[in-house]
Amino acid sequence: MRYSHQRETIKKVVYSTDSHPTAEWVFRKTKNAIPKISLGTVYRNLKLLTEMGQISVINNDNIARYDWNTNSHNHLKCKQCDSLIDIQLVNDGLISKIKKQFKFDVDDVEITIIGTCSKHIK
Amino acid sequence: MRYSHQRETIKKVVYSTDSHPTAEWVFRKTKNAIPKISLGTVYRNLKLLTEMGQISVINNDNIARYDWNTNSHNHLKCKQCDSLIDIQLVNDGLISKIKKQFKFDVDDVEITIIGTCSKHIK
DNA sequence: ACATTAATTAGGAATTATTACTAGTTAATA
DNA sequence: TATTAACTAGTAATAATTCCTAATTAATGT
Repeated sequence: MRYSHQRETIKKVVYSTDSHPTAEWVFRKTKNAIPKISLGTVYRNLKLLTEMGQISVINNDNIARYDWNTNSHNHLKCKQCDSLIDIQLVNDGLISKIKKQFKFDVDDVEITIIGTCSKHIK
Repeated sequence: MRYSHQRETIKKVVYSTDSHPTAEWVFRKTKNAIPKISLGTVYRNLKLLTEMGQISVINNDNIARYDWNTNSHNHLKCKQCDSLIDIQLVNDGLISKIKKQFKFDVDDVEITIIGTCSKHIK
């Protein structure tokens, strides 16, 4: 894998936020540094960075969102403001329980809690 | 809401399988009964049936899959054969724990366990 | 430093899943 | 049975993403 200025910049943009940005958002931000960058380049590099394990992707409701946090973790998703908040729910106990109970070899546990975040509860 | 032969047939098709079919699959199956049905009709009615709570939709990796089971439940997703298997993991304890711990008003808990199902483990 | 070359890019076309539009059809009702 | 509002088929449009290609660029050897 050859060095590329575009890819490094895209990676920095993803690492710059906790907001779990979309490809479109990363594209707009990266444009500030590299005005001529194309959307295809952003998509290709987000995919490459994901494959290299340098970022992760959350594929929830038909739109990919990217995350610098590659440790397995879970999300609270607020219906009101569409924000994603990182949480940690899964432990080894759950995984080994699933392995035993369903004879299923677990790679990852994706949990998204959908509801209303504290901002909107009075 | 007026009766429609198309909608009833689509509903029966979804209820006929545990395979969590895609819109495309439902379209092909429904065509056997109603050859002139259009894909748009299938999409519109799958959406209506979902809104009426008669079926549910699983929005995992950028392709919607439908389910006659409208009770809250979770899935094992096999990487090898792309099958989805229903399981029950969430209990009221988890939901109230999340409510307290994160001050988050929970509507639904989406859990997908990704891995390899028993068919492929020797 | 310069030439070579294979990876990478920009820009646009193509693809895929899904939704929107419209003229014609049909279920419900009076 | 006539009326009418909901529904459908067929097609166009949209949105997210991937693919394609000629031009550019990072790495390597000379």
